[in-house]
Amino acid sequence: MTAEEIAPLSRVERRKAELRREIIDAAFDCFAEAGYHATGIADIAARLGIGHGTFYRYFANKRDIVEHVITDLIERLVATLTAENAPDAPHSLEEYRAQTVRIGIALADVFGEDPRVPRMLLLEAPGIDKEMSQRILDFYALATSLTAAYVGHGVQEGYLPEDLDVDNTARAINGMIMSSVLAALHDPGIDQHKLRLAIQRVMYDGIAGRR
Amino acid sequence: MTAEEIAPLSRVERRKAELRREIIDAAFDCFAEAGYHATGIADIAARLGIGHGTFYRYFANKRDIVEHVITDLIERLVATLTAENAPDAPHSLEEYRAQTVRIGIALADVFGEDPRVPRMLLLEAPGIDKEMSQRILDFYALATSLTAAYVGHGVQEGYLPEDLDVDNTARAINGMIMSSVLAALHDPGIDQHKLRLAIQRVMYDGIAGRR
Amino acid sequence: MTAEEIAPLSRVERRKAELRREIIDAAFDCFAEAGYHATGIADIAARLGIGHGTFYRYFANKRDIVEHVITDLIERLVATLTAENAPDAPHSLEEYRAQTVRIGIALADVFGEDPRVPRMLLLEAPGIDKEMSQRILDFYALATSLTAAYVGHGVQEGYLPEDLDVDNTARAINGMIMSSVLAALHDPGIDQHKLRLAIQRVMYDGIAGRR
Amino acid sequence: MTAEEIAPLSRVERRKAELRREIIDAAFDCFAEAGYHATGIADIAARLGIGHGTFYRYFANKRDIVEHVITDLIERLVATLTAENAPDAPHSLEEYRAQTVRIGIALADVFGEDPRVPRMLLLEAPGIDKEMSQRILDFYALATSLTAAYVGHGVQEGYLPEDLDVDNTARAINGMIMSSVLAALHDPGIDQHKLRLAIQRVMYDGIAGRR
DNA sequence: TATGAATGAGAGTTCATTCAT
DNA sequence: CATGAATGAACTCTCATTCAT
Repeated sequence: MTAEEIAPLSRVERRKAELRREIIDAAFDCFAEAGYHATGIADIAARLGIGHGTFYRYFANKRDIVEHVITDLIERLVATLTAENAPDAPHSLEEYRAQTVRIGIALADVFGEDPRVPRMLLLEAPGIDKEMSQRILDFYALATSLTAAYVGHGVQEGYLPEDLDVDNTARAINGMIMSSVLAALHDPGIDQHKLRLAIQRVMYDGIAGRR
Repeated sequence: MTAEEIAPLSRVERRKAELRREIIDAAFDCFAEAGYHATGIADIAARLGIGHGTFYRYFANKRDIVEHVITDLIERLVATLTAENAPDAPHSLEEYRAQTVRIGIALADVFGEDPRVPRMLLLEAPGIDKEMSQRILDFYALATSLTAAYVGHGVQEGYLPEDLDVDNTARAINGMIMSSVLAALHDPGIDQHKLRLAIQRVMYDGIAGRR
Repeated sequence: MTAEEIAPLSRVERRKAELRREIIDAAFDCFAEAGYHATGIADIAARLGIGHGTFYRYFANKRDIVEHVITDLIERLVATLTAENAPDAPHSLEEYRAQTVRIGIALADVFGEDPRVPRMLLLEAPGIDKEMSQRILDFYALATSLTAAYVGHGVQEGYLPEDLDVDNTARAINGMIMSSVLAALHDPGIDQHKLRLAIQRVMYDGIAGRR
Repeated sequence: MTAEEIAPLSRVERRKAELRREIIDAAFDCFAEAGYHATGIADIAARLGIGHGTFYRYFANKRDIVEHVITDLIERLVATLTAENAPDAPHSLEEYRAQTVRIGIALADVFGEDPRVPRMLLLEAPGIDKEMSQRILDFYALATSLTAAYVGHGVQEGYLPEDLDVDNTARAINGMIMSSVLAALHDPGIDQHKLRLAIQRVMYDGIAGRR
């Protein structure tokens, strides 16, 4: 744990880490655009202009790279969901509402900026193999627990009903978000703002409430 | 629409239709259990004890059979969603609510009885290729329009607010249902009843409402 | 065990068995001529004018075919060594000598007729991998035990000294035979008859014996 | 043959020669243990802790190194066979016998001390390629001529029969030695002394002689 | 001089599809 | 009409060799 260990990487090491990063990105591009099974290692290498043997210096095999692509995606998403949005920050329903709006916008940014992200995660990844589909289901579960932390906090603080079914309510909320993501995939021109408003309304008033 | 077309099928024709049916079912079994790409035509044929050359007398190629498997699934689901649940049946919020409960139970039956159905539709199919993932997105859109018909009817009848964003609210509702299906895939032992109650509560009261 | 089970193979079955045989032979040709590692599955298939995918309908992989090639060779050799030469046939040193001459000639036939046989067995096979080299060593051991049966019989019958080290003498005899095989590989024009006479002389008189 | 050529090597040159030697030894280790084809250049380099690019500064390619490994082995064996055992030394059958015993023991030392030596020479090398298998056969022939020199000397001195087939007798003798080497490879615990005695007995008395 | 990153020829293997029987 | 033998395109992965640093 000396300073040396944190010393800046050598030029060669930097180049290696950089290429590794580029391969992950190129693989993501290929998988998201053509699909995992339709993509050959040669396609990934060609996109970078490197020999396909080089690929195997950085990743053990095709399964390995997609693992990294997905891990990368999930980490970015989880970072987005948790960054500057601690579950225990809000202390009133209004603050809570404001936070859910912020999170919704952040999510829409991640998913909406590059539609290949949700395409990869929701459409492509689960069909790769049993293990990967389990990983995606686990990711759903993780998202549920993140959302449940927010909901649970609201119950503890008293601005959400104490008899609320925290976990399942979290599932319902996440389902609405996922639905909006899929809607955007199906119809990229959809009005995301209206979509978000509708979800907020169901969340806070129910379909029959207000007015 | 001549008399001939409705004429009873000959014994041979019946046998052919029957085998066609069996091949679709066997293919569904294989695809749902092992995955589309991991399943070979030989696997499907072997499951039926027929030669794999025979397969090609009934379906043009591997892509063709999965097309039929999915079409079949979607038709069954749409039938469940529409059967005895006309959007214009309910005339009060109470009747509407009762109907959503009925539909929810029916859906849970279809999806819950055989987890391979949602597995195939939500996890396996979208990763097959671009065209198929589009079909699945189209199916989501269709489900949205079905739900939107119910919601829209409620608005017209007056028991739902007239300023409700019908389509997006439908998307939110469907998202909650999808989420419950995925939750069941991740954790088969989950309490479906509690899940349904939580969704109903969000739907009708919002997360902060009632008590 | 009815007559039916022994019933002649159908035309298709015969053709399959025949092709299987041809693949083994072609593989033997390739391996013996070019070497195991220098031979590709495509080479074997090309030699038969079949698609290389066809190869895999008959053998699991490259290792599998060489296994069969070697098994085949060894079986043929063992058959030669044991056919019409029961170890307990001779009852005097003269009969015994006559029998060793017969066996020697038979061996020379098998090995000499097609030099690819010893080339495959002695030069090519041991270098394939550890398992195969063990198989070849096991074959040497088997040959030792076959020869030892002859020598042991001679001791029991009394025409060989009772204090003879049966196993090691058998090893010595086999070594001389192997040496003559290698000599023929190195110099195909070598006088096999003279070679056999010299071995017989060492066997029965020692290098210093008889005049 | 100028003074310069015999001049002591510089420190750098000595280091180079040393590393060259180490590479040969490491290659021998790898080839003998894992087999020629299963060994990569990287394995050899790794064993020495050098970069595998460095290998190519000392040897032209993979084939080149194995060539040197084998040359090295053969030279060591020939040195053993000829050292202090001039074919013209013995002048009676007893002296001759004593010498063959000495040579046998020396050979057993070389082969027995490190079983990788015979493994490399007899099992691994011939399967590398045509040229190498020819080299091994040539080595057998060389060994034959070495042994034949002894036998021939015995004939000339008169203590071996004048009508002895010198070359083929030499082949027979070498075959018995090779057999004992293979026996030790198959069964490392074998009693080498008994084996040597049995070979001596066949050599000098024949299988039927003495007692 | 030593290094190891990059390379791509080439190998084994799979499997959807065809078609003669 | 049913069959499964035959096929070869296509893919993943290895590793000897080169060469810029």
